[in-house]
Amino acid sequence: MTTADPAPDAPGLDPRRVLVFREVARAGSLSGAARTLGWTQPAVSQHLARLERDAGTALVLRGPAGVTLTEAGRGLLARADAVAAELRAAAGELAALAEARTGTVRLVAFPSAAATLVPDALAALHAERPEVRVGLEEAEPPEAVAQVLADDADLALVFGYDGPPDGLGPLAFTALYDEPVRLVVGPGAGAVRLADLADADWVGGCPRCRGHLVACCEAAGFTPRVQHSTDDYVVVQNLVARGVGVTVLPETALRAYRHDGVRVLEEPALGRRRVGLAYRPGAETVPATAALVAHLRRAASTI
Amino acid sequence: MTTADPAPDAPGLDPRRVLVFREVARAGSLSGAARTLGWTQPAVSQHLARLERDAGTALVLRGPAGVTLTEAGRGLLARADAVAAELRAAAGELAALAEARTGTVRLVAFPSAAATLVPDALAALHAERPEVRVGLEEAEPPEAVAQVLADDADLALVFGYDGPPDGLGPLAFTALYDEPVRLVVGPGAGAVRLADLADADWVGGCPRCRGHLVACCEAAGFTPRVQHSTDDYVVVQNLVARGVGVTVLPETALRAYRHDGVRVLEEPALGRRRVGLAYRPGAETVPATAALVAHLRRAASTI
DNA sequence: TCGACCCATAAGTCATGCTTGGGTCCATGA
DNA sequence: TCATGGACCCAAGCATGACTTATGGGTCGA
Repeated sequence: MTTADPAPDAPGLDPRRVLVFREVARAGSLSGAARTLGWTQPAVSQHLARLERDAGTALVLRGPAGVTLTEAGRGLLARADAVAAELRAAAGELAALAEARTGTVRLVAFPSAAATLVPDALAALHAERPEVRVGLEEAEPPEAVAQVLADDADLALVFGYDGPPDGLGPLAFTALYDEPVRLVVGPGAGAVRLADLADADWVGGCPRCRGHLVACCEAAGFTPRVQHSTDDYVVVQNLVARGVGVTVLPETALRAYRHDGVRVLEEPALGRRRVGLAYRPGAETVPATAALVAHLRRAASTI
Repeated sequence: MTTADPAPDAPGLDPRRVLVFREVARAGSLSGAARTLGWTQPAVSQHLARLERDAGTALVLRGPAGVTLTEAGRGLLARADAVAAELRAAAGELAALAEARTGTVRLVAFPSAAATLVPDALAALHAERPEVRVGLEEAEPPEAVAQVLADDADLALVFGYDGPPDGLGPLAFTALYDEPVRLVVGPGAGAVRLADLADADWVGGCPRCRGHLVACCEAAGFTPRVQHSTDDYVVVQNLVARGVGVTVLPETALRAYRHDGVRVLEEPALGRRRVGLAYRPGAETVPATAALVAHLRRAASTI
């Protein structure tokens, strides 16, 4: 239910004029207000005259030594002060955000990225800008992208195989790094090529990783038997080291943790994994977000 | 101690643009905001672009289906809503004052005027505009004028002899009525002219009334012996009726109360008393004040 | 592939807003 | 007493700013 405007033809008060009136009230004269505004006196006079015309009543009484407020003017001054306070507060908040002195970035990252890259970046960001807060959540790339699309997150740290992930929709993507995918086998295995592992048992990762594995194997002429699945690259290596199966892992996972009992083999047929950030176009210009992106990029370059 | 501006070159947010941004946020798109504002889409786009330039950060992220707010935009929206609420409230208050639906008039009146004129006017005003409040104080003309000059009152009901009162300074004066001053004597007196009362005892009124009496008597060739003084025209007539002395009273005082035991004589030498209103120039345009003035004038015309 | 919707940019025109240069009224001081 | 200065208003000129039209890019859905 919308309340009907009491005056349908009301032009609504021009907020700029209201602030000019506030200066007049504070200075006690039109000339004084003009001086503080850096204007000439007639300019203030015209603004005030039109404001009074819009208001329908006098706001000040002109005297030889300046002006005094009417009842309407006293009431409006209180409102004008509130308006000025809000604008001042808004300007302060915006300045803090613009300088990235403060702000909150909602980051969604895939689980294993949270292992090294994200902690490094967050630590550096916090050291540089202690007031910037980062909300971190873990989600696989498809869910992470969905969260950004739904405006539940600002930044998604995602990966794709041999290129950016798909399903980005209108989101922008910027790569952080690109890494090879390795073949990881047990100590007793003699095979060194993917095609030799048609009869092996496989340990898969997340659904998309498994999909990529299956695609690579089929390109090599067989369909892998995936017996176990886990995201955890420590668990995976323990399984492989004990001969339960073989697997594939990206380079960074192996650099974060390397089990002594596995062999890591180069296998170009497994392609490369591209890790990067997905975000709504323009979000990279938000200062706090830009700061986090910069630190993520720096952390990625040291991997 | 003034706090230094955090950004000395800050242009300060243009409040009009802030309200435009608010419409964008509420509509969810620039085009939608343009429609509700009755503008074209580029107009809104330019306003928002400049506001973002002034703010130093993006406020919305442009998407193919509209815009979504950034953190800065969400913060600014809250402030903008507060600004809009203040402006709306101010407009409502001003409208009520402009229509004289409400308002407060501070009236200072000389004591005997409060007897008939002021009550009549206040009753009529209250019947017509029950929300308009009148603060009534009693004071003799010089004090009443001083109160208006000091902005402690809006309207002074004052009188002067043979013209407006003096000491008005920059105040405006408008006459309400003009009345003769009568000679009031006891029942036994045979004299009918002022000059015959050189040896009588006199009852005086307020200081200025006494001054006028003395001036008239001196013009008639004698200095009156003023033995008693009271403002109250009932008391005065009682004193005169009992032969304590003679006095002068304005016509309205005699119409408000007439003691049977006094004789009232016309005496042109006593001049006339002019009753009117003193006010700061422009104050008569304030709607509530204008309404009171109109009712005072109407009440005066029926005297 | 087309059309509908979103947005940005460029250029033009018109209105607004500020300035300059008058003028009046009051107060103050020589 | 008159002159000065400070307050305000009014009228006119002019430049800035704001809104318009016109155009182009982009995404989504039919």
